[in-house]
Amino acid sequence: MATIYQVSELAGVSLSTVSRVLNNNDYVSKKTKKKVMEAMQELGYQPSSIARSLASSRTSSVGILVSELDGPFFGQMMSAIEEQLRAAGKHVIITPGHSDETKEKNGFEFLISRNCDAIIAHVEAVSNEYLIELSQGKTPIYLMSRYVEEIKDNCISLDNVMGGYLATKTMITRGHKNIAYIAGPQFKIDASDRLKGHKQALSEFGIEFDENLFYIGDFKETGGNDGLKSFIDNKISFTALVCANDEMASGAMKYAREHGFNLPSDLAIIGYDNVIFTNYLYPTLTTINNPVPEMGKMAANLVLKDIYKHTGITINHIFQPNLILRDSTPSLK
Amino acid sequence: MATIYQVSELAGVSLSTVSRVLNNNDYVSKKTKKKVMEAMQELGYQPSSIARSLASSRTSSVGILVSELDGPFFGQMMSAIEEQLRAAGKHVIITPGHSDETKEKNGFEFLISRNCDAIIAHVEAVSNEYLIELSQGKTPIYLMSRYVEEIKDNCISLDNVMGGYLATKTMITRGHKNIAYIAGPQFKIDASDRLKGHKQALSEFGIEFDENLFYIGDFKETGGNDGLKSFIDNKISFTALVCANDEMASGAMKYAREHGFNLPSDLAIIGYDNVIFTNYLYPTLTTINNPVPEMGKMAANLVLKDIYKHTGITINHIFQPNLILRDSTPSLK
DNA sequence: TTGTAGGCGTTATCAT
DNA sequence: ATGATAACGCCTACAA
Repeated sequence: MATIYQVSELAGVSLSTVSRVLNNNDYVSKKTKKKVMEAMQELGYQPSSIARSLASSRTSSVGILVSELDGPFFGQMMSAIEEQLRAAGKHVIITPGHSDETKEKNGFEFLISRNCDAIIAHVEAVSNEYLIELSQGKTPIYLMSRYVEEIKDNCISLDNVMGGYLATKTMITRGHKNIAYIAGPQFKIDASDRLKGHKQALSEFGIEFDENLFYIGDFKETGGNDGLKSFIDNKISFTALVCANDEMASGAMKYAREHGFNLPSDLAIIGYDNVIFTNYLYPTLTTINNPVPEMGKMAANLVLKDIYKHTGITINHIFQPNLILRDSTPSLK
Repeated sequence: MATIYQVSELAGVSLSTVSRVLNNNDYVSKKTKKKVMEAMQELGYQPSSIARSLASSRTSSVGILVSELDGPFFGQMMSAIEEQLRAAGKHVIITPGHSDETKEKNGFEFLISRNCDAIIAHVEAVSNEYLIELSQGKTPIYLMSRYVEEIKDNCISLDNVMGGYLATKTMITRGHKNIAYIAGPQFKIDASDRLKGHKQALSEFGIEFDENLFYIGDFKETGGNDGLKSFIDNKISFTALVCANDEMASGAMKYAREHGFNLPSDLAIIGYDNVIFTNYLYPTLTTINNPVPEMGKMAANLVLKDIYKHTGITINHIFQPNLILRDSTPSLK
């Protein structure tokens, strides 16, 4: 491996000059720059990222902390972040937090110990206080899908209220009035925001919120199953079902079919998140899509701007979901 | 940040001694070791991974090159590898190759330039020759789901012949004799191996391979669609359909339903890969599962053993797929 | 068992 | 615009 020193010898200049061309420093004459470049070429010189890191206390790496390495949501997110960052010559160190407080903290510590220049995190178990305190440290933290007032400039979040509104409005504009709603665990902000949007849509169209058509599920298939079951057992009548995520919608669909419903004609169903399998369900599931890749890209851009001082970058801190219309939501006959 | 130097001062020993306890060197008396540990504790000392790397030319990082950051297969794989490696204090640098020759090569170069101690790669576009040559370099390369004779000790692969055999045998043992087969692109080893297994099962049970019940698809939904269409258009009779992957099976299912088939009673279908949506299809799809997490873990173990000299690790280079029985494959009436 | 000194490949601060 | 030289934080012979 050729070093900067050998390059300097071959080019007949000093170490510092070589370093300068390496870092695009302006104070180098075109002539010398050319000489140096040629020498580098000839030696097949590759700068050592490690030595650079040691000398500059920059690692050109950004840590990514996601709940799971697996799964479409995180997959898309990592993919977008990595792509954007790599185009800028940075690399990503990825580690999972498994939605567990201890593991998320470990993840942060791990990435910090690796001297990442910044951390982009999607965490749900640690408290806001922890995150605020962490932000005082020397490694900058950026948050995905989470809004913390005190560090809002480092947050990229989704407008879940808008999404919830969109889902219910979709049913309303298709003629439905009796709309059941299966919510997610209300301690999760996403879930309560989506519910807020649901209520907003109802009130906008003069429909009263009915506790009997409301169930709090667990964001898993069982939640959709149990929710629908409870509505049916209580003999409540409704023609549409809004689920706060796709898993629950899938569970509800299975339950509905097993109990004599003909889908989608007997019951319109909408999900949320646009996870990949929604397109494989029968009927295909109408759902709300999050602009996950765009968010990932934006997070990367935010880091590029803040940390690596790239210019000409415009930041958008909040993203709007959109409707994906499929077969599961016919108009009321 | 405290340095090794300050620790040595506080503990009243030399730099090297501190370094020794850091690296679990045997030649340190218990007493001094204790003193040093306490000093570290008191200063909240954290070794700098970068300085260590520079001095030892080890980065404690292993590169992972996968086709996509997104997707269940790679998700599971990365997850398993990361978990195993992190437990050993190593970290992973992940980058995608997008199944494109240039991008895969870029990925390798990128990881090599990052001084990874080793690279675990799942690549499909680069040639065997390239991989063999790369293996001559100073960064050890390990291959997932790919077998290259010349560097077989660095390969972890799947027994696709066995999987193909299993799929078809499943149909045969359920009484089917007229079994259609939609294969994957035959230049892909996985695809041709699966086909080989299919033929093996047929011959084992005295069923002749019928060109009319054979179609080469593209591993995507359209392939299943087109394959089934061609069988039907040709008025061939068959009661079972084996697809070389789940996407094609899904495409075939949609086409079948749209053309008057009642599933699963009119046609038994089996897929391959056990991707997540198979469980959401209607009917749920019987398929062949790859032990992806196990493979990932094994790859990590292989690196731990070869590169980081961990002991007591047993390596298994080839993994067997298994059958996931669901609703899409009833017995022939 | 412990200490000394040189080196790993750059960056950064001064001079010049 | 260019060059010396001291960090950066640790490892590793070699010496003691």
